[in-house]
Amino acid sequence: MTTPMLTKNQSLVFDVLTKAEGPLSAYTILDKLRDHGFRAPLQVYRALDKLLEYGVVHRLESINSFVVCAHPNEDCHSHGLVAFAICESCGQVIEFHDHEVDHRLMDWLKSQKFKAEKSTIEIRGHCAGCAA
Amino acid sequence: MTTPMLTKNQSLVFDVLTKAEGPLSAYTILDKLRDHGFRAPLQVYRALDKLLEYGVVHRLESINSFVVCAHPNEDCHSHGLVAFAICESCGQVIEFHDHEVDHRLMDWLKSQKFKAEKSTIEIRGHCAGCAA
DNA sequence: ATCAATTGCGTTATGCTATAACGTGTGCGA
DNA sequence: TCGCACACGTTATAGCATAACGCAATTGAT
Ligand SMILES: [Zn+2]
Ligand SMILES: [Zn+2]
Ligand SMILES: [Zn+2]
Ligand SMILES: [Zn+2]
Repeated sequence: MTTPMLTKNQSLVFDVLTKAEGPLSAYTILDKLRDHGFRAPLQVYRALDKLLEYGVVHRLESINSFVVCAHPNEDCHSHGLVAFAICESCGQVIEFHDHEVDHRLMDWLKSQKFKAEKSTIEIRGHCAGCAA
Repeated sequence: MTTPMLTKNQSLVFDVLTKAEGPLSAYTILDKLRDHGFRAPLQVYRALDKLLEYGVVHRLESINSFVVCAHPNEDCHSHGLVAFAICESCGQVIEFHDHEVDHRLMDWLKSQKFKAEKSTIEIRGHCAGCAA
């Protein structure tokens, strides 16, 4: 998907996520944007919905948070799965792609005649810096 | 982990999940157990915490629901990842394990010196019966 | 130019998910 | 008997997400 021009609200949300060191919840984003006129959760969720649709933001299901895509210019997202390693100490997220994992999972799903549409692969633990 | 005797509340929650055709939310479980004296969400969540700890129930992060383990007697859970295919039409869940996916992911995490603790692999889409 | 459809936006209210904090009772070993 | 661990019950609160309404700007066909 090619990303169209972002609206004002979408840009504000995207900028907040881009400047953040790690994933943010919708309500945290809301708080950071109150000075810019945001008043209600829906303003954030509507912007996030579009950013997710454009593929420039990912949702982390296991922590109810959102993070900017780390590889926005690769075309992996159009045909491959995305995986995340999430540090429970510092909150840092590493996004990665692995075609072998993709194909293995897809083969299994195909064998079950299961038609995949969305995927979630999230590993929680401790990053190199925090594992010490 | 060997599963100790379940308490009354744990048994009630486990039975509800076992009889269910698919995953249930904590509040749905609560409603199904009001006739048995359940009054508050914590009664459900506390039982679920233990059942998750014992490995007889899994949490599906992407739909905020819980499901009984489909392979309670295999030892895969102690060393391997668990994956789920979730049908968005009928709600049915297929639980599966794949050592190749496990190892591939674990190798990648190891290369990043990331210490994994919990994993979530969930594919949403449509099952063979519903894809038609 | 005008009308209809689409899209984004703002607001209020509501619903769903999960946990904090407090107190009670029971069993069990020191 | 005392202390501790654990399960349980209750009330209150926190955190996450959407429904439903109305308005304004844009677009595109007639
Ligand atoms: Zn990405
Ligand atoms: Zn870390
Ligand atoms: Zn299982
Ligand atoms: Zn189905």
